[in-house]
Amino acid sequence: MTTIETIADQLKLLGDKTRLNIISILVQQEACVCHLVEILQTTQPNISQHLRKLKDAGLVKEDRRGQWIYYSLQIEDKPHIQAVVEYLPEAEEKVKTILNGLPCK
Amino acid sequence: MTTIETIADQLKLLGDKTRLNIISILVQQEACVCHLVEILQTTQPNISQHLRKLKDAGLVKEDRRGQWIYYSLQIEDKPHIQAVVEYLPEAEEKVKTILNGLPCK
DNA sequence: CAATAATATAAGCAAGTGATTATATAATAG
DNA sequence: CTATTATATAATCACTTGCTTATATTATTG
Repeated sequence: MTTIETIADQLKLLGDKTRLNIISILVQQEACVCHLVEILQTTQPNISQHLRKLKDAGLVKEDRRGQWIYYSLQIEDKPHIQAVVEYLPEAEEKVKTILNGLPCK
Repeated sequence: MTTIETIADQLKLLGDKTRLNIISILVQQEACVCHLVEILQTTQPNISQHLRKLKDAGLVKEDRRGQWIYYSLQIEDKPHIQAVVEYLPEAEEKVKTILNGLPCK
């Protein structure tokens, strides 16, 4: 069973613009830290720390591929999160452009 | 249009156990402050202040009836909030018992 | 091995948050 | 008008949060 308190804790994670942006990007496709830094125009540690919170809560999973760690959503078992995600505005074109470019440098 | 930032701000409001509990109660039926204090076992100013935040964000509306102010949800125009609400665990029996009792003292 | 790139972790700090206590306002009852 | 009940507001405080800067770790390349 999922308690109100657990749900509140997960929603609290979505209640931050940086994390919600990360999620709106990961809805489209997986991405690694350097991509997210580019798209969201912030620092690498900032993104890393937000990703850690999302990972600790089980909302994202990571997949290391050599030097890069790709993050993706893991919300199949979280209907109240899925419900929110459905109504997020689409992440912009910029996302695809950057994501389709070469890994980072 | 609703921006990611606006949605994040609304989700932030749901990301607190007291407020999410309030919402889960108001899904069932309207309630006044004294009811919520009873059900959630906290202080009157605490409930009042959470209700104010919810009201400022347009998530609840108030309806004064004499001495009492009844609060109810106002989320018809907020699909991402509705989506969350659908997946909240039902508020307990206790709620109905107290809500069906006489107004507060 | 050394240099570089991607990511993680740690420390510090300013700003925000949730709760409590005390007080004010508003409506009703007598 | 006075007392009481319901609610709101204000002040305070411990705690949390998001971001930055600095440093560590891990993998790749030559």
